[in-house]
Amino acid sequence: MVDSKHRILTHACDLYLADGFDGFSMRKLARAVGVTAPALYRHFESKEDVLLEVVGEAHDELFRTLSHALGGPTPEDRFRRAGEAYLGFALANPRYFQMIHSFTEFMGLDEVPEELSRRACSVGQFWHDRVRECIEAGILKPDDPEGIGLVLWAHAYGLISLYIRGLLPLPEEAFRQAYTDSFRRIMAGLATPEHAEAVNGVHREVKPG
Amino acid sequence: MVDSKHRILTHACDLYLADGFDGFSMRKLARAVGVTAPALYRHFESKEDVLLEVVGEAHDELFRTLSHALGGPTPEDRFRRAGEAYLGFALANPRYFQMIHSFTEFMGLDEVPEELSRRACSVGQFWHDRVRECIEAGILKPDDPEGIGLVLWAHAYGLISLYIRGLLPLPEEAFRQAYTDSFRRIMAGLATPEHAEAVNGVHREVKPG
DNA sequence: GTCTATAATCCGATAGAC
DNA sequence: GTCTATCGGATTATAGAC
Repeated sequence: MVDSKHRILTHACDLYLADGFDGFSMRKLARAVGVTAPALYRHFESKEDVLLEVVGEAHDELFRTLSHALGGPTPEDRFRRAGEAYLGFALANPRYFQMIHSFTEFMGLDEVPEELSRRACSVGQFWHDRVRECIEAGILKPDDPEGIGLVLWAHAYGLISLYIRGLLPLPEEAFRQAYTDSFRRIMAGLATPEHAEAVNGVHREVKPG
Repeated sequence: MVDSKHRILTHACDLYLADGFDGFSMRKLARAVGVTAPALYRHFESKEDVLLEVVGEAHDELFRTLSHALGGPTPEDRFRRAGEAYLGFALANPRYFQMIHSFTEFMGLDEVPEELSRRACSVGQFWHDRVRECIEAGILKPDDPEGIGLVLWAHAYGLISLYIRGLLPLPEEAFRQAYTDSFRRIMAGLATPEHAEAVNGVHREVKPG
């Protein structure tokens, strides 16, 4: 019976990834699983309940991707890889990326369920950890790790969101470049002088006003 | 007849702002207007059509708010006011803010309608203008205005979005402070040395690792 | 107990009378 | 321009089959 639930959830993730939020229905899900729609309500309280578990799967996938960044040899390397992993996850799984950050809007929730609130906080914590060890290694200026982590998270999330939603009229390769450039511009103010110089040394030609 | 359409649109905005996307239905709208549902289809092709015009109203309201920032006396002042106006709009009209940036997800559109794409670009353009005049005034480093504008827009949008969606467990006053702090941290890397020093001079006490 | 089907209710959208 | 009537599809409570 717990097996049935898992099988349904697998199909639910596939359906959401294929058809998106507005294309997701319990009837379609039932057809995919091979049962009638009401049967699903034996395993899940509601459509919302199913989607909330899909959000959980999305989070799991994100953390799987982020965890690869921890294989880097140095704090700076892990930091850089984390940024790349976040972008890579978003471009590889745009629907999961959207679901993770905007399920409250999608399903009209007034407040975030505790389970998912904790998961969201752990994305923030992951960044705080990367920041903290870069501060300790003298790569980032000594500042509040939570504040720095929030700047970086907000920027990366915002930029990727604008792109995924089609609000930045750029092809993917140009967007990857814009992401890198934008990240570098933020780092110019966060890194220690010696690292900031290295960062600024590679920034591209500009029109001098 | 154009008057009827306007009256329906007014009720549509109220209904969306009150009940959100998932609480918005043509039948509810018809009840609010005082007609039956099919009558609405004389004035709007579909529910999607109605909501697209609501997005237009949201954009109008955003630009009305942003335009107040242009009353500042100096480029720096207009720049600062623009940031505050964007935050103020989002906190005063969170549903409009969400609608403006994520209507594609809401209504399952594959691409952004041209009319709204142009409006989104003009938000970007507004920031580019603020950045350009600050560069010319020697407040921001001479860099690509579009690139700088994108960093600022992405960061502000991302941070506000995370908050509105309940992913940052902070009360509003604490969030306003976090927004200001985060903005200042970004500016540290974008402003010219003299202005950056002024900026860094006010940053709060930190634990030195 | 575990699963399924029927049916009530709501939604978006259309057809056709007035 | 608006109504009545109606279709197809959605969620979900209830009652019945294994």
